Amino acid sequence: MSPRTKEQYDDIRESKKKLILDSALDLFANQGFHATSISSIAKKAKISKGLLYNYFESKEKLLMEIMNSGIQEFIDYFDTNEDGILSDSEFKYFIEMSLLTLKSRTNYWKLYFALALQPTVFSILKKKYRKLIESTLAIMEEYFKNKGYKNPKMQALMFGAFMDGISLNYVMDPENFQLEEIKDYVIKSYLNLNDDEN
Amino acid sequence: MSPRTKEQYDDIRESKKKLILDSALDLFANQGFHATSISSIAKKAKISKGLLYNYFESKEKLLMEIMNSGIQEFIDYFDTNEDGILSDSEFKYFIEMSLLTLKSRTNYWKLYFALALQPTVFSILKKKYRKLIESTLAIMEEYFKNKGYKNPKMQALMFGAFMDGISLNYVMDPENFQLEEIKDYVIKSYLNLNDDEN
Amino acid sequence: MSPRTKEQYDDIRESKKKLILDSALDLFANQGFHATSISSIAKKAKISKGLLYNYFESKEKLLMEIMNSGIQEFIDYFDTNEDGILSDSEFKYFIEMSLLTLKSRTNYWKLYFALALQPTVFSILKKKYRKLIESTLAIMEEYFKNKGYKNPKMQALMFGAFMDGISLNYVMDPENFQLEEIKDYVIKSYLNLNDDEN
Amino acid sequence: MSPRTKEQYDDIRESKKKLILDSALDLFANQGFHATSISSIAKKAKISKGLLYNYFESKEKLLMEIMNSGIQEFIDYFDTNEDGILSDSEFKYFIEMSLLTLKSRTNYWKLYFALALQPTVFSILKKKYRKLIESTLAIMEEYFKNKGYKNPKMQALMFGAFMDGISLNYVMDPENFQLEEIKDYVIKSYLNLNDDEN
DNA sequence: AATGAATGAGATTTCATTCAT
DNA sequence: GATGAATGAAATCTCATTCAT
Repeated sequence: MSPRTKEQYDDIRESKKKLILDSALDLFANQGFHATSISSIAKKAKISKGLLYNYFESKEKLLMEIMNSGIQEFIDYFDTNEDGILSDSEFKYFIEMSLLTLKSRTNYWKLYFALALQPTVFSILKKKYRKLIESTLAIMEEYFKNKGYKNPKMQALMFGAFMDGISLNYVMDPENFQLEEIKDYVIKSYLNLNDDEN
Repeated sequence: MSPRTKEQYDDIRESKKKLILDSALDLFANQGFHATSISSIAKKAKISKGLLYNYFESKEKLLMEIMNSGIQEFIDYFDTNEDGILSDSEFKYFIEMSLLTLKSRTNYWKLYFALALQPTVFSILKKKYRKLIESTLAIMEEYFKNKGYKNPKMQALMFGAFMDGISLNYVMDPENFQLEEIKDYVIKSYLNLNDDEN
Repeated sequence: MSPRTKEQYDDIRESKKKLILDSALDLFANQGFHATSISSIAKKAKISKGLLYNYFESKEKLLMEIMNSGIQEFIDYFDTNEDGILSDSEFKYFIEMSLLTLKSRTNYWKLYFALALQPTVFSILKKKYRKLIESTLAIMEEYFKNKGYKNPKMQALMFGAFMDGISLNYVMDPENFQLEEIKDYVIKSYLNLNDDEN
Repeated sequence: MSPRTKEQYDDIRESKKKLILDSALDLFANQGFHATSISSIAKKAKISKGLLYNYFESKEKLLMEIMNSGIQEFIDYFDTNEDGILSDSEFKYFIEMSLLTLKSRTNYWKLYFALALQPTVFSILKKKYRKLIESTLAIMEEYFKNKGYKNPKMQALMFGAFMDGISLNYVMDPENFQLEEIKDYVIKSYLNLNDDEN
């Protein structure tokens, strides 16, 4: 057989890297970053400890890559509204996508909340998230303002808190927290309010 | 000279124990349980490492005492509604006290959320909290039912999620999250509802 | 470069493990289990403390492996008499081998006696040894019975005590306790009894 | 009430000291010297740790006092034969007393054997014991010589080993090792010898 | 004489990281 | 690219001893 091409090698590298990222995310999310050892990640990914360091230069860097790739995915989802103005259907889409990503990337969000609670660990990531959160809040504020709310800033803040609370409850016990039903509840609560339940 | 009396020893023990519990809570809450070393707790409490083990038999037991004393305090606050029926003013009182304890015991709640996200650590505490959460949810459900909501169970769940979200946002950044204003918003949202809309 | 083969790794592990076992046995036997630190074992084996835990999960498990491998060796030696009947030459062989193993595995027997004196530590090992001791005593009893002794059970017990006493004296001071001479004495005492006299 | 007299104080001191010695002996014998903590001794003696240091300046010194008082008792028992010549009845008495002290001071002998196996700990005590052992062996040798044995030195050594073996077996499992019967066996073996054989 | 809080040295153990192969 | 033996720093925990009262 002929030796592998550059592309094949890259494919292997890429898929192995993903394997490590996924293994680490699962463990970090469910046991905590500090309680997860490099050994256990390597074991879960069925590779040697040494190889892991071939892909990530430290445990912290590994965490950073996990978090960065996660936030990027999130940004990509919501990148559509670059004008900063939210229509009702875009607002609905935002809610739907938020709850969808919660379901498809539960471990990521679990880890996100755990890290967000620990300033020491989080400080490095904070900048990136803060920007995202602030811009999201601003868009929401604008949305509520256009809807005629008296205090759109507070309204946006509380909407954010509400979504966070739902997210938190979901990641803490995904089995017993029915997202479908909740999605309907949230959309109904926010979109049909002034229509009098349509 | 004669030795200290039993009372004197009890006083020493009690105050030193509290000192350790407070130091540990602060560090656990802000750095995470696993990221906090016994050394750092001892340093913060200005005692030797050895002495800590005179008061707590292990780091885990220390954590358990912190969490147990915290939950007890919470239970004591809300023990008033033993009939299980909430009047409007009691509901208001519940909201007020919840946000008050959030302010006075921020570190405790910060630690609570961090632990709740890690099944491995939390499993031991889970039983106690589950009971509390379930009974609170049941009372809320009854309250919303009496208010004439169509889906009181969902309403209670969402109220819980909302309060969790507020709590989470507050403990993550107490300085920039104005609880007073939020308290008014929450009370208004829930208690004036039937005036404006269902 | 390619990694070592499985065989190479196995070789490394086996020889390093033996090195640690030997170092530990020497120290445990001569200073006592509790008085021997992991540090001193590592130093003697010229490895780091950490590596020791790559081979044995705890100090206690290390002790167990030492004791288990020792008893296995002993069982292997005396496994020949599975029919449970001892001829004179087999009895002689038993004595010879007992004293031989005493010489070749002095530290093991030293440690054995020290542990046997401490119920707390010994309890885990007890089961294995008890079985061995009881079956040996039973074979001896049968042997003495066939020799026509009035109280073969007591005779076997006393023979056992005698051998223990010799072993104890030898391990306590191997230099000044001449096993060769003693071997002749024991064999003569037990095997020539009814030939020479009475 | 009048203050206690000097004698009363001395009595109290003496009995408390004995209490500590007994507690320590029990623990040292059954768990080992290093595995026994000062705390556990104090707890067993129902005194405070501090008070223990009022009586013994260190854990090692406490051990020394235990061993010294034990050996003294032993010397006192066998002090009768100062001429160095043993009659048959004195030899019999020696056996009887040895087994008696084994029964009444089991823990002491248990500890003695455990220590004797550990040169590091034993070296300090060794001198005293060596003298006793050597003089006893010499007397025995003389006894066997007078009895007409060809190799009285070896005979004495083997008698010593035999007694050690019995002692060892007894202290390891006092319940299941019937000293009375054994005493008869030993006395019969050694004192009736010249009737039957040799 | 008596207490037990307090210390500090040292024990066992863990684990991120390196390195020879 | 891949292995896992090896290290060393730091973590948790223990305990003989001291000391203020």
